[in-house]
Amino acid sequence: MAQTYDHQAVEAKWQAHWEQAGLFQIKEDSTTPKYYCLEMFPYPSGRIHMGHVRVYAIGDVVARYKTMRGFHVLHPMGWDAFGLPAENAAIEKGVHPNVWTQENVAYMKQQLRRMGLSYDWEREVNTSQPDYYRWNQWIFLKMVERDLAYRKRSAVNWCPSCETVLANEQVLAQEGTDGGICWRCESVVIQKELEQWFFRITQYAQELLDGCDRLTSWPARVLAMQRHWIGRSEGVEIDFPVAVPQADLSAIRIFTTRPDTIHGATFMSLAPESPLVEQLIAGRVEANSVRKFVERVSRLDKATRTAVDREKEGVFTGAYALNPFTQEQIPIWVANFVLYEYGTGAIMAVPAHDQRDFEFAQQYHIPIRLVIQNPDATLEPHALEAAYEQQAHAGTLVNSGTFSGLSVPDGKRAIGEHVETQGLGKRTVNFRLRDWGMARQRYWGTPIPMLHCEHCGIVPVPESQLPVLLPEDVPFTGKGGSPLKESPSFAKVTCPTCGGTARRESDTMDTFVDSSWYFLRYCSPQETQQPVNPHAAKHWMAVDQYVGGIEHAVLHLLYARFLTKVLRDLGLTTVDEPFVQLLTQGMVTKETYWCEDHRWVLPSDTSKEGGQRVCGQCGKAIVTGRTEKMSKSKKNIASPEDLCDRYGADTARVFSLFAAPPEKDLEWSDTGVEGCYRFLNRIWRLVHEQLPVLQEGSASSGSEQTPLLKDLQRATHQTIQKVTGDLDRDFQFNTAIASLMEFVNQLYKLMKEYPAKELSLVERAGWKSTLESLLLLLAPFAPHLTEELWQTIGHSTSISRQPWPVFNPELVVSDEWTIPLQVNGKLRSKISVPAGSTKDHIIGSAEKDAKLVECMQGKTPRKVIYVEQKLVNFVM
RNA sequence: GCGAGAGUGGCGGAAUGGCAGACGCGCAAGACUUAGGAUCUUGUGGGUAACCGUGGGGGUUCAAGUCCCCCCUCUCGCACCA
Repeated sequence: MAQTYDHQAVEAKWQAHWEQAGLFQIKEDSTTPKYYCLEMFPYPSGRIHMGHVRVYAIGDVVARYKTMRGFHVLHPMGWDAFGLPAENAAIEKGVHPNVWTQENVAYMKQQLRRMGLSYDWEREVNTSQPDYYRWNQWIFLKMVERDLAYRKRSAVNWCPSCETVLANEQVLAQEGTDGGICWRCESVVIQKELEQWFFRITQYAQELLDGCDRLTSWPARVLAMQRHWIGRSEGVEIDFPVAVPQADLSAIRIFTTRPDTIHGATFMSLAPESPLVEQLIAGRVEANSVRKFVERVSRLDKATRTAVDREKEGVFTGAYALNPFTQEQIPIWVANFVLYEYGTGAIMAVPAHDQRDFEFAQQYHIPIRLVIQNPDATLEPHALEAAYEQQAHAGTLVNSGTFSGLSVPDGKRAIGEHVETQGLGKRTVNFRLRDWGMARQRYWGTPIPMLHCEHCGIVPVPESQLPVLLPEDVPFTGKGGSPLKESPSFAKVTCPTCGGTARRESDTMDTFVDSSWYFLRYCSPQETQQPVNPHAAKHWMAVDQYVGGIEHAVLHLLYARFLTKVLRDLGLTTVDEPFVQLLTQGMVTKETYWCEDHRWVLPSDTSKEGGQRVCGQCGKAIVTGRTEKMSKSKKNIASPEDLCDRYGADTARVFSLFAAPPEKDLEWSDTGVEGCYRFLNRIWRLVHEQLPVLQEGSASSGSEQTPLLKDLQRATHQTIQKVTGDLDRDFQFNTAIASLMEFVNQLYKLMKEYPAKELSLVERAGWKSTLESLLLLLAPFAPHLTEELWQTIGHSTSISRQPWPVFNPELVVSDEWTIPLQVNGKLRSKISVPAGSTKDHIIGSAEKDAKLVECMQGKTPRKVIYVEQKLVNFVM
């Protein structure tokens, strides 16, 4: 018999077999419950990496497990195939993006096949193909009809390297750089004033926020990030009359969450971009200095300007407003920290109770007036060192006219009401969430189906003319904007309304649009009348388990929730939320090696000399660097292909599930992989060594019970209980596999203890059912090996279609209980008693235990604690 | 600063308030071998011991890694949002 199993031959055999049998093709079925298991689909970059191995291994175990538990499981796969790398490849290598993408898809598909994943490939989607992206266009037109897609001119994020606009969510904060950086290429993002297409996600802000409360099976931190990103705050908008009213400007509207502090508003601040600034300064002596300030501030990118530690700066406009509550004249300033996009772009400044206003007032010597007194420690109005911002404790309004004496919450309510009844403004809600700038000035994406007509303005492409295909005749130069502008066949069209000359919109859609509804397309991938067939969506939606990376906490996962609600309102689906349960898996990391002469080095370029790792080139000592996310530049990559060649897909799957709980980072370890390979080989040998035993068994030879049978049954049923529990409770794959390892270790012991020659027929049958259970429990994790061994022991149907084993609680318990004995909570001894012993019997036996007698030194315990089947504690 | 999470052997990691360290890696010894980096067996938190051990300090409890209070460190996310 071979020492190790031929994983290459076994895996290839079963992959071919499954495919031929169409084993994983799934149809709607009303006789069993449905389950929709989905992993985030990959971008076809060229090859799969260990992160893919991990996420798809997780999803596949879930899908296979649920299938064995009796669900009919939708488990599809596809390609997030639009995106910049394809266009960059075209510029660098002269390959058309479509060719490059399709080649990558073909290669990666073959790599995924090698992992033995149970996908229904009949449902494959590819977002870069017209049969998919035409529905992006269809959805866009519907959104235009409903005013959910619109154009506006505004300051937008611009990535100079990608040469395109980015949504706010796609600009990441970066330590060390002043500006935000592009989520894709990490270039510093700048601000540009442009007219752009937007999706009105803000219309759904409240619903997106409320939905978070119902997503109880999402990780708390993802929900926290979404809630924060949406950023709801309740407050009041109030008009502050301009002291000297102008024809076109009689009042300035502000937004505040602290109306209770309005009597302390001693000045106002406007955002530098606010058009009110020009109106206020026209003809004043201050005009020049204000314009200079505004120009200087707006030259800075937003991230720099709004860095929290940045000095508060401003300039006086020369104009005054009236505080509507005190009727005082207060100066109107322009301040660098006021954001034009948030609220009304203007604030009332209350230096005593807002730290920013406080710093600003100190710098420019503006009066600070205390209007909230701290009841616990009286504040001296002239000795404030910082703003008093506390709201939670019972602050009291002072210096606030008739409102003095109210608590902060009461003051908020009363002043809010007063504002409304007096017609000074209204109570309102503000969100931090901004509309989604979703146009990209690039080629490899969905063309936005709109036209610019000389006479009619912006005109939608009629639905009957969809899809608007991406033209082939475009040059990829890498210079000067979108290649679509350069395509003669694409740009010039006839206006469907007036028949005149029109220009096609040359922007394409953000690829996040593609991935915001692909999970719906999987329900009816062949549907030709609409993005998704509503009946199919009703059957399959929502996704019961979604698996993917945490990096999408506020990008993809927010956009997908938004678009699901839009499609719901279009009548295509009935669900409010697309993903019921979410698992965000951790990164795959690995040790790094650093040589002072050769920088980061590959592990294979090092050798070990007497316990010290040295550089293969220069022989100098290697410094073991941080364990980091696998990356080419750090040279700490492990290749899935090598892994499959050397150890097989089953080993890759088992290791990536065993080495860490799914949501935590997984540190790659070559020796750990070997450990998992050993484990699978032990199973292979176990089954083959017991094969002669299995062939002669007879289950029908009576109800005879032997010590071996009891041991086999107990081990089996305990393991079924443990593995099932671990999978049902939060997918604890690592402990599930650990208990399978324990099981195998026990079976090896029993195999040695009870030689094959001496086994009775019933015992042989016991071995058979034990090994069957082992294979069934392992099948979702190591599908190829278990399929092969399932056949070896005489089955002709696929193990992946067998029902999951059920444990019998009676067979889990053992004949004996081992009871730890404690004295004052410290372990002193252990005794064995027959299972089912009474409390009195156990305590009686414990009192006779030699070690315990010694510890008690003849004294009588004050108290004896007995925990059923668990322990006895003698309190002295 | 705000929010989320984490701190347990040499390492990855286990523990419904009830035997801390399951399982794996590594290491050590032995067996089988011409040989093994294959396989099998045994051992492996620290300490000679009494005992001590889950980031630190308090507390609740017969019993605390687990619950409560205070503090420290690290990771991630957001960051002048009025």
